[in-house]
Amino acid sequence: MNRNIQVTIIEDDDTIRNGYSFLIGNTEGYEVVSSYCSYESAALKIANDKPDVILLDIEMPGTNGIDAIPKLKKLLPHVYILILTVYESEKLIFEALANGAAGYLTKNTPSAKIIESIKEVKEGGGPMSINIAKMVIKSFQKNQESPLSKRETQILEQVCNGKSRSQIAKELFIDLETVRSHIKNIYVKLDVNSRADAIKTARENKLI
Amino acid sequence: MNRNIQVTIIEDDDTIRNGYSFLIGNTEGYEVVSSYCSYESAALKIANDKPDVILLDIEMPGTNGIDAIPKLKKLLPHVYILILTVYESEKLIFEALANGAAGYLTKNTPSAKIIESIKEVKEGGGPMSINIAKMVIKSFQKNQESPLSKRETQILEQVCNGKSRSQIAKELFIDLETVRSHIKNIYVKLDVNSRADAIKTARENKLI
DNA sequence: TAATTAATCACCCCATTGGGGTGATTTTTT
DNA sequence: AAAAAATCACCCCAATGGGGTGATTAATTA
Repeated sequence: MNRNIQVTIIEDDDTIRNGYSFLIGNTEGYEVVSSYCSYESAALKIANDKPDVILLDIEMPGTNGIDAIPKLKKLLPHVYILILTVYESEKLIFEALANGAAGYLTKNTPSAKIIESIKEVKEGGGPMSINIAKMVIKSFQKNQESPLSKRETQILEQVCNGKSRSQIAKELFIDLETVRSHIKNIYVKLDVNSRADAIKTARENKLI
Repeated sequence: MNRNIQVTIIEDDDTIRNGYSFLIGNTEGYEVVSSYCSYESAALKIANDKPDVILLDIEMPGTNGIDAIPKLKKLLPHVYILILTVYESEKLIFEALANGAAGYLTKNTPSAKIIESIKEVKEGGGPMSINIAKMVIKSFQKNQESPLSKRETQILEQVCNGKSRSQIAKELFIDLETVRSHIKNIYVKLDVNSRADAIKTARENKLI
């Protein structure tokens, strides 16, 4: 039979931490093995708690949640970390995910969804709040009204891959001079005059 | 008061299409305004149907779902497109999202989740199946055991941004020769000997 | 404490590149 | 018929990139 999902909570606000603790502790199949108010206090003992899932806040005194992720992963390589925070800034979300968070929920998330998400991460899923999912999906989307032509976009992509003019020419079966010409036109359209700036503008406007 | 959510289905399999049509048509607050078995047949009339949401399959005769997305968006700039498919390949998912899909569900998704997701996209959300969310989140995650040092990673990031050695040197307040040296070490560690290959390897191994 | 690893800087060489001009021809799309 | 996209050409020249070899000083780990 399945044993309870072991959960640790790291959250500096007492009220919130106790709230989650109560919610999870009183749900069939779940168990709160420990809860801490900071990364520092958790670091000392969490290796013994051996939780399956950590609910982690971002804003905390001492080490913040983002920086705590890799450290916690080092202490518990197989743990799943679920971020539970009020922050919805793109930067924080992507940093958290890049650092190894398995999911990202905002604090307005209904209890049922939190409980479900804990189970979901434990099973290898990647739960997100609706608004987070929206931002994440948006981050993939290309700008639909690019000023660049198809060929120019194609070449800009290669530039972003670090290819030299001659490498691009070979790959697209066109002359070196043609690549040159396209890049010049790209520069004019994007109002830049270097590869680095072209790449930056391309990324900012999601042209690639 | 709210009017029904107007849905169009584009799906080549008759059974599946009729199934969705029945499911959605019989749900309070939802309405199937039209359903087509291909992009081509939809293209002729969909502008008049004015759906809020399109459920779109990927594998279809003629124009496939991925390529249909931008075309549909051109016909109906404000429509939300929800991909509903059996495919779970990373490439397809990211292409679909890049092309402007608002959400991505796999066909094993329970009816209730499909219904909920239609509402969610209409409200600007980005619904995903659990397995898709997992892949999407994974795509953000950096490799935790990179062979590169912190400084090297930092420099590789700049290289990926198209910066020249001297630009990197300026930004990091170090000598040009130091940048050179770091890049040489990066090349050795990644077993490459050009910027383009370094970037490729870095991306493939999620070192950046 | 000893041994690595990381981070910093230096100078050799030289073919290639990148960016700035200016201009032209041929498809494709509108 | 007009406009936009894609192709190629040749001028100039400083800067860049990659290969070698080697050294000094932290910082980290064994």
